[in-house]
Amino acid sequence: MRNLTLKDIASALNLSITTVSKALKDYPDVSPKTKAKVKAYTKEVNFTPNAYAAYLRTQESKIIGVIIPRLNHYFFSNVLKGIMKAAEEEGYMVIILSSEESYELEKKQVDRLLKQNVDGILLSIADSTHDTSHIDNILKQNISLVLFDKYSKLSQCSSVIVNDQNAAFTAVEHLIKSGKKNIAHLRGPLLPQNSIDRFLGYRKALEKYELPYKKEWVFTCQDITSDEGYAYAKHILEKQPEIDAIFAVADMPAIGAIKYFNEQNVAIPEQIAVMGFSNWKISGLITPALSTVNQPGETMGRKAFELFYKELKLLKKGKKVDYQIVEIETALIVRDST
Amino acid sequence: MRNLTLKDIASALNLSITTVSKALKDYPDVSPKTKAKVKAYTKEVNFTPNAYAAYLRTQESKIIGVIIPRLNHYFFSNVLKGIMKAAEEEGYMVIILSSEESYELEKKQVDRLLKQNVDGILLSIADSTHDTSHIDNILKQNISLVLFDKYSKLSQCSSVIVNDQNAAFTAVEHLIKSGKKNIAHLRGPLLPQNSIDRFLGYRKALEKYELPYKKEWVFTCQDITSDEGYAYAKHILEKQPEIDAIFAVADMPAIGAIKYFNEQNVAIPEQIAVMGFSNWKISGLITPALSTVNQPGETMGRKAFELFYKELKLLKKGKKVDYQIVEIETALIVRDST
DNA sequence: CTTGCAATCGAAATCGTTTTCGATTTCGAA
DNA sequence: TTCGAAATCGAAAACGATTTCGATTGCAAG
Repeated sequence: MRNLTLKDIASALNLSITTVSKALKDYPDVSPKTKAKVKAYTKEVNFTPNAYAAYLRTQESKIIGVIIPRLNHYFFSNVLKGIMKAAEEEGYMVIILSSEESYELEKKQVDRLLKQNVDGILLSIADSTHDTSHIDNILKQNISLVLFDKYSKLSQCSSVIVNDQNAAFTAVEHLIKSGKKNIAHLRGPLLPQNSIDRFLGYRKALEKYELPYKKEWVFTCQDITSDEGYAYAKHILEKQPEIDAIFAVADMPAIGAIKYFNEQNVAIPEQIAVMGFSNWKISGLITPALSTVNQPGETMGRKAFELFYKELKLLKKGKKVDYQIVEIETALIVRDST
Repeated sequence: MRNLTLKDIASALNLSITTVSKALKDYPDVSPKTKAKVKAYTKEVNFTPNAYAAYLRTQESKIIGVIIPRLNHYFFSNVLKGIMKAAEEEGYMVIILSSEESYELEKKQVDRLLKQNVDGILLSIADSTHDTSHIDNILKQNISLVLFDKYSKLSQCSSVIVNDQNAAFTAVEHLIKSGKKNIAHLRGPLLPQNSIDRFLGYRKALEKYELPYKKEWVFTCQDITSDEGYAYAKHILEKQPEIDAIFAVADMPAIGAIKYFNEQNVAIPEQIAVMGFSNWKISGLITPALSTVNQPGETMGRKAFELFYKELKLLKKGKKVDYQIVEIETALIVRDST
């Protein structure tokens, strides 16, 4: 059972291939009558033009590529949801690839997408990515590119981000206002912009409220896992008991810390408060429920697709596209851990 | 900057398009010398044949479609990971679509994939899917189809599943052996096979150990959320305090129940034990850590792709493919909630 | 009854591969 | 030297759409 083609439709209706094609695309030089006839028939037999053949002429694949650093990650799953919903509305398919936080793999995945001739690429940079030449290559090929969440200040392209510095500032400020004075920070790896920004927000809050910044109160989570949070919590309780609050770069380390404190019957937030970042589903379900910063993934995903789509339309018209950076609002979510 | 084509390569090397194409595909009728020359050059300029043009001749898109019921779902994310890794190894791209547990949307997504001319479809059926004619349509088009996790006993196609009934039996048996006698079940919706099977496993365990089965101890989670678990826990504590253990169809309701019991200072597992199903990441991080059944998503995903790939190769050779059902091993994971 | 113009339609080229099949070359054997 | 088989190569026809541009038709105005 072969798929129908324009030829089949044409001969069934005693028309030429050309006319059928034009009727379906609402060309002005085909009469309303035949248009109606063609449309009725194609709907009846559930025909749509072959996407690959169409690509060959139009050079439009109606497919976009998305590269995320991790697959089973609540936040990125939400971003994907936003992207895919928006893409579906415009008739786009999306191919998802994962860089597994690896710079090498990220380069390879970009290459795969370019070879697939996707119409655009949405990308969230891996933690280990230290140069952006592969990203600039995308732009050179005149393919529209949108970065989301983990972006690069160096690349001349559109991005959808949150204001990590402000969000972190607000989170730490909340800890300070609730009376905490010795606030530790479980930070992320050194390269990614948002891990840097959250750290800077932490420092700014300390500065503003004239609290001391101590290097030994900052711990680096290389992989941003609950295990790291658990281990640092143990270290803090045993070696640095003066610490009375923790601001974690993400929910996972915060949850790991809480798990350890629960095991040791440490009172949260009385003895030590814990603040996360991202508002994963799970953070509201643990005991005590985790205070955190809401990072609206689905909105970010939708916005990222919309930026791509806008750029594509400009590109098609041959107009100059200038990139923009969209900031999505975050919100402090206070629960029981602070 | 246009992409390179066979024509460009051919004229650069003073060969015909044909020869270049054949050299790249290791046809026997091109000399080793020219093969080497072509391969060296194409590697140098990083050329690969245009995928869409190739499709037009070969009718192979090297793309598969995956439909899952939910996007931000730990288990399905893991399955996706397995699928995508395996696909990448064979040079396949994967297009992911979500049915959002809706029968109508599932039908539509199947249609989209067929229109995209994917080489195969991997599908996990939505909870609300009550008939499988859209699935049988896939098979009629001679496209290989593999169901995973949520499958249908009616469809004549390959599937990758776990033995839900046995797994549930083992889980409930463990509750019984730890001394619990009044075991409630938070079951899933009525249609999906695995929700049925887990319920049957629950009943079988009760039967074997001669414990009473009571209809009023079975609660249906329509959406399998933590909220439902929370609400049923409240109901149980207030109205049916004789219940001393809960076996939930999935981790989420179990976690919701634990959250409520924690708030009410109910002793887990002494006063009431809680058992989940699936072994989501989070289940090991809450307090008390949740006992559950491990359901290896990544393995299932990889296996599903491998089944598809095997079928595809048979189809290409024109051989008859007969479908098979692969069962993946589960494991009981005992933590602190039982 | 022309003529001109607008309204419709179609032939054919094109996109970049793959693959069949025929053409050419090579080369050893007679 | 000649012949034929084996080894290499290329021309050309698909694949299924899109789109340019030329052909046809209908119709109103002169």
